[in-house]
Amino acid sequence: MQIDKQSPIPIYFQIMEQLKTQIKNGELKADALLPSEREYAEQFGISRMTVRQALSNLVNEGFLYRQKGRGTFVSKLKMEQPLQGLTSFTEDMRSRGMKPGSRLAEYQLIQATEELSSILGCGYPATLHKIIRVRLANDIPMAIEASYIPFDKAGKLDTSHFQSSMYEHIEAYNQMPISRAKQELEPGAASEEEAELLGIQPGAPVLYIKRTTYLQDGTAFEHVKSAYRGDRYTFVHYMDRVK
Amino acid sequence: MQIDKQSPIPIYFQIMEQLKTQIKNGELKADALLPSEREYAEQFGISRMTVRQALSNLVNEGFLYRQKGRGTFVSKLKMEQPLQGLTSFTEDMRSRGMKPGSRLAEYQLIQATEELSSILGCGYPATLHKIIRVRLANDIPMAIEASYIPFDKAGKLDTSHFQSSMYEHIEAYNQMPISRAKQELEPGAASEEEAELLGIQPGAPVLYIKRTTYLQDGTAFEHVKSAYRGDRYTFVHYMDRVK
DNA sequence: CAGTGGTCTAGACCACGCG
DNA sequence: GCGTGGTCTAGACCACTGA
Repeated sequence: MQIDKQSPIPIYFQIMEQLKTQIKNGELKADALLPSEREYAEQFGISRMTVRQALSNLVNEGFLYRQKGRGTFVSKLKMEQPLQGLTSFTEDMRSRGMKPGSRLAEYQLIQATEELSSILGCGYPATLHKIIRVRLANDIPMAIEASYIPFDKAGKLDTSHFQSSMYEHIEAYNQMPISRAKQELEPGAASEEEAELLGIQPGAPVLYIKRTTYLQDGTAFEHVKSAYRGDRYTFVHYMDRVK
Repeated sequence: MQIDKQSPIPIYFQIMEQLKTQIKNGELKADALLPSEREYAEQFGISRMTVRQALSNLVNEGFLYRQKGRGTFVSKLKMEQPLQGLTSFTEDMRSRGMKPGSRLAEYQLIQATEELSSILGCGYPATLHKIIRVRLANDIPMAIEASYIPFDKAGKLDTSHFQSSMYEHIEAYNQMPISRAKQELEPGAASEEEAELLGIQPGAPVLYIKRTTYLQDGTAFEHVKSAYRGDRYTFVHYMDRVK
């Protein structure tokens, strides 16, 4: 393990990456005691505070844990990479080893309803993109998705945007990263129309998911209502204790 | 706003608490520009690094956001306090303004099945507590819950534990905080037995939730399988982008 | 240009765990 | 008593923003 002090990449970041790699490789085993912060500092010829910045971030991300007076240890992170954390449908399916796809069912510009403008915190009336897509996994319908995006958060959209990463476009357009989303999940039974689009029996279990996604300043930029088929989809996520 | 340098409470923590209060009160409005880190440091007569520790934590928790070269701002956290973050059924219901309750349906010590010992990462064979409860909200059945807890993570349990906070007991018994949980959610249709216990029609929508909860060192200490009635329960959560 | 956050230094004292 | 992480200091240079 070594660092490059001349590199433009911050030192604490170099340390984080190397430790993460060693943990995933198994070079650093669960419950292993790491060298102390002072040892790392001396070994790399850097300040202890810089070492702490690296280790603290890894503690926050769940790779390490600390015990006062004892030391810093490696967590058993049996649970596979929490690479979740606000993913798009595309990313979600890829992480499940499936080929994501999409079929545009409807696109138009609409005036926000009162409900939508309240959820999105945009003016009323406001113009929204309305995008309805059938989402595919390995070419089989997995979900129906209706997205509403304020025009002033995305600008003009065309079919090319619906294929590529919408989230990257949004981040670039607003010059601000996406920070978090609120989701509501509810079980239901497929309506005639949903059953038709999803290729399942009417009345079969479906999972309704409503999502509102926010930029770093707390502004909402999309609201999505979707229906996932229950026979093929399980929603998986991780939660942290307190804050 | 002021701090007490003599207090045993860390300075960065005092600053965090006061800023959070001001944000919740509305004294600090959304998008407001905070004083710079150097101003705070001078005002309080402390080091800039200490101010940074306070502000960085608040950024991680979503109260503030920073922009290079511009300053630190208050987030619009319209979405009510993400006081979720790994809650027990009891905490969950209280936050929804409902009176939580519980009816013990079954309790025994069992030998771990292969599936459970693999999920829990405990030896095989191992002794587990098996606890089945009907969970009530305002005295109406809301969910059926089957918990499996390794004996060596909880010691002996009796009915008093089933009433009070199990999580506090676990944290004390293991001398280590709970850190996170993995959950899997799936829609379904109520079986005859589930319908009976929940007081709904067979075939009505239910939400199946499987949870595995971990201590800070990454050890699993409980696995819970539950079935929530779909007509009264919506699962709400927040997700952060990347890591 | 001056001001901001991002990174980093080389120290310091404390409370805690353990032998 | 000694080593650990937790907190804190008083500086420093950088890249970035905006006037």
